[in-house]
Amino acid sequence: MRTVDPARHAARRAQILAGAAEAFAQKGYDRTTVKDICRSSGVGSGTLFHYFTDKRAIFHAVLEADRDVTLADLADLDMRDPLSAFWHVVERITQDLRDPTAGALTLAILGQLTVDPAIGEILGATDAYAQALLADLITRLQADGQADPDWDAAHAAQWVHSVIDGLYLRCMDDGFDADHELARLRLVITRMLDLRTR
Amino acid sequence: MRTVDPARHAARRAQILAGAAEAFAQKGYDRTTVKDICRSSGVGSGTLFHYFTDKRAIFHAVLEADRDVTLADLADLDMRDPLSAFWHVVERITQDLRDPTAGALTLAILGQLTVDPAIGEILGATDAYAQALLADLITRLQADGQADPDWDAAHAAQWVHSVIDGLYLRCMDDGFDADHELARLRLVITRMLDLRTR
DNA sequence: ACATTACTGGAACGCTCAATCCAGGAAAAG
DNA sequence: CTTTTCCTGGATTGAGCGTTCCAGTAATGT
Repeated sequence: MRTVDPARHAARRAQILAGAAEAFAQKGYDRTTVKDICRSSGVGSGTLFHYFTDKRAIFHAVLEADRDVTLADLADLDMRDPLSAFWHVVERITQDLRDPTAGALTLAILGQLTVDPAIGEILGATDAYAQALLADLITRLQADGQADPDWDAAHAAQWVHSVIDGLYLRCMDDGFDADHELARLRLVITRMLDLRTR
Repeated sequence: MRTVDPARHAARRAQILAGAAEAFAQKGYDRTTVKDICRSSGVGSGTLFHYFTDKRAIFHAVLEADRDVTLADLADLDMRDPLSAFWHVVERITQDLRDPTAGALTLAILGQLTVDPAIGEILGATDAYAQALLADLITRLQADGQADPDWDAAHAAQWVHSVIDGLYLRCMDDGFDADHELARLRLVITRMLDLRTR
């Protein structure tokens, strides 16, 4: 009898997912072939379908891996000071802007979102959590007189997200300077919500 | 000898493009089949390939048609008052947010943008023009003391675009209220650029 | 050492799709 | 009315794709 080595299994899986993420980022979901994924992850198609049921499952697994790490990051945040917590959440959400492939992957995801409802559910988990976090923090900032009280907090959180999404669309442009644009983002959000230290 | 009737030709072409736009908006570029386009425009594939060389050419033609009408709209704008002209440009760019299929089409375009450079060139024409227009208007507003002078005008124009793009990503969400969000957009831009009537 | 079973890459299959082909119909010109 | 060319829809084709199959290999337990 031979047992499966979980570490070995997980490593192979991760190897495939890393290659797949790169491939999907380059061409988008539809245009990356299974052959592409095999090439960029260095395995044969037999191996690939030994670890995943089909191409969609690979894509989902890529998203789920990202979701898990993001959720874990957001979960252990110091929430005591609302203003610094707010900026930490923003920082976390915008982190991928510094990675050129991440932006391209975002686009690939968006393209599939309209045709594959399962993707919406995977992303929904992270989005809903981050949104709720932001809304809560904005409410606290408003109560402290550190943010414009006229915004509905949930709506304001949505707008923060929306502005960030706009940046994600631009992050693959030539000459996109992530650090510079992130600094501008802070200014834009500060003015949008009329944030101020008390 | 038989001559070709230009009006007849143009009408057929437009009919196909209208159907194609609808089809592409529903499923994105890759997932809409030529058969889909035939069905939604009511022609056979023979007809289709009589008017267009291939599927890509149809997509390009859809974009070009939109570009032409947008450019024409922007060209005859009253530029005398910079502030009202500025809002007119914004209004024009955001016009499609009220049309649910337009948002979906935008997504389809974005998905292809990374793999088909020709699309970038078609969109670039409109974008560059609108961008230049906005940058010019912002410069004039700054000179008049009606906008934050610390922004680089071109950069500010880019951010206006970026925020609007973020909105385009949200416009297909359930419960998206275009009029309400457009009102918010005006507030956000006003604060972002610190716009004020003198 | 041996048996068992997980793992592996690549050949093969079946299906879908973009694009071509074709044969009949319609519209202009003489 | 005839001729010529355009126009048309659907059958057909050929390529490319996701997936399965298979034969060989390597790792584990006894």
